[in-house]
Amino acid sequence: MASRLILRIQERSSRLTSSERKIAQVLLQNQSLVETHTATELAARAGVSKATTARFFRSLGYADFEEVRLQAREERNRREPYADLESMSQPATFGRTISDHLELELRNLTRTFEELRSDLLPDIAQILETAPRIWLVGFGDEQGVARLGQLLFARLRHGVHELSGQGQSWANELSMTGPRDALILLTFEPRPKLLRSLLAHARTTRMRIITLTDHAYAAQAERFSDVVLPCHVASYGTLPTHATMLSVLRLIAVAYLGRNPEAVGQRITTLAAIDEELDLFE
Amino acid sequence: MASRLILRIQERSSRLTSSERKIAQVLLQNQSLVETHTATELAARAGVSKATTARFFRSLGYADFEEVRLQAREERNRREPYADLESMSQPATFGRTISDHLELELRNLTRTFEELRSDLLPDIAQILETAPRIWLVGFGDEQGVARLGQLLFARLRHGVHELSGQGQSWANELSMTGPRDALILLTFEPRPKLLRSLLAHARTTRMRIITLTDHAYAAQAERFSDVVLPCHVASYGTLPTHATMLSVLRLIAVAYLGRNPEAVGQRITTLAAIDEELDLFE
DNA sequence: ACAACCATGAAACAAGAGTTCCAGACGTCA
DNA sequence: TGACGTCTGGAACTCTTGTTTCATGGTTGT
Repeated sequence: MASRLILRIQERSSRLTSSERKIAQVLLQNQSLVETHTATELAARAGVSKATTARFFRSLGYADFEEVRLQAREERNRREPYADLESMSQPATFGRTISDHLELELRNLTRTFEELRSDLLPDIAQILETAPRIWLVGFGDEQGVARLGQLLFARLRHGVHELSGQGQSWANELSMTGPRDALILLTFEPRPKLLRSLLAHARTTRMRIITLTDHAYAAQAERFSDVVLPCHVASYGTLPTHATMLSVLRLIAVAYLGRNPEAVGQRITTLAAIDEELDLFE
Repeated sequence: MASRLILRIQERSSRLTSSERKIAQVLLQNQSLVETHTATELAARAGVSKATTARFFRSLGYADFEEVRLQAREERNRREPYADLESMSQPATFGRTISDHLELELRNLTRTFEELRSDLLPDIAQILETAPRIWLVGFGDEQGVARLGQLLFARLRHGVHELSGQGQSWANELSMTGPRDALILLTFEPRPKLLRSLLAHARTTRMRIITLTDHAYAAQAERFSDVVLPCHVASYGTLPTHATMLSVLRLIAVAYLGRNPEAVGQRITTLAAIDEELDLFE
């Protein structure tokens, strides 16, 4: 870190007095110490007096301790970016169910986004930007999507919560909501009765409501929502598909990101730093 | 860096005054500044008075500027000496528009399913049919997908659980697993260290492991998995996309459904009856 | 339009940093 | 032993830092 300083110390290492050697040892042991700590603190660490420390740096040729610190800082100001790549592989065989399934998903996605009013995205981004908090709520399968959405949006900004009614104590969570908060409602059929009261509460709290739902419910949703994003969810019968809803959710996130690239970038690197600090990942 | 400080700033970023914003900008731009520079210098860089700077830090909840610096230092000492690259590697391109996003999702889906070995589906269905229990596990964002998968597969058969390590008591959940149980592992980067031990446990328990992951990890996953389904997850940089993984999950469900139509149909009507009895839905 | 409030910088102030001075400790050499 | 030189820490001192006070200008709300 402070290479020049280190070099100077090594250069004189044979001629150092015992106290000076103590100081040198502290510095060599942790080379960035000189950037972050005061001379007084260094003295304390080395177990010598401030006076000796001052003399030490002067004897190395610096006019000042200030000069030492400035030099160290200057050295630090060097960086370099880096890039990454993407991979490819080979195609393989088809299967009846696979192509059916794929076709279904593709059609749902395509229709959904084709019909999506792109002018809504800025509005949504605006709501999400100005919201003190963001709440995601979903019932049944959509609760899973809500969870995923919470994780996704938490990357973008602080104050993103899942409204899950943990332990049936909705009141507990609802008490934390406030005006201008954004409520992202994810709902397909069937809908619990609870939803009505929940929405009534949200309205009186003056939350902004963004609803992702199927076309059948869209008209109804318009009545209580600030924005409605209808999703195509055709699904040959029994098993619902949530890929489209999830994708719409991501689109919103991307729109938000597009409008706040620097802030989000900051947040993401910060979160990464914390992860690293916690050392949970490989 | 000074993650905690940065987080606090971001948290309050919407409520900052103009001068405070200047200071915030300086700090966000170079996150290590606070370790190496004095508050006076920061004030000068931001073009505001020392007084405002002092107030700024206090308003963030710190008692002192000293406290700020100490915290930053402490964080630094926790971290690897090399970790302070702190590169401001801003993502160059975003999928900003709807069509970009759609194209991305379509391509991911298409490639994934084109490359999918359709002969694996019967194997998977077989595993799921014969498994005493089915466990889904995912970390980070994938935990949300796991949740969704649990809800999805619970429609198909009994004994579908999410392995979530609720309250850190993995042992509690793992104690319920047994031989021939199916473990559906959902994993993109980054992967927690815990995963290794978890897999080791699963192996010795003789669970069947079905892994949904990205291509980079697929080869590695082959070593411990009975089946690996690689997903394309290209995502212009910052925000991951889980639509594809979710879709693959649904495909598995569909495959299962295709082989056991009557049993599943039976189950679904039963569940509907229970819902009706509980009278939770509209 | 007025009052109340807030944000802000200049200046006064207190605290702490770094330097210098000085006296004592230690070792060396005659 | 005594004289000398060097190394060292304590204390005085100076300079800088960070905080607080106060006056000013701008905004909000009624």
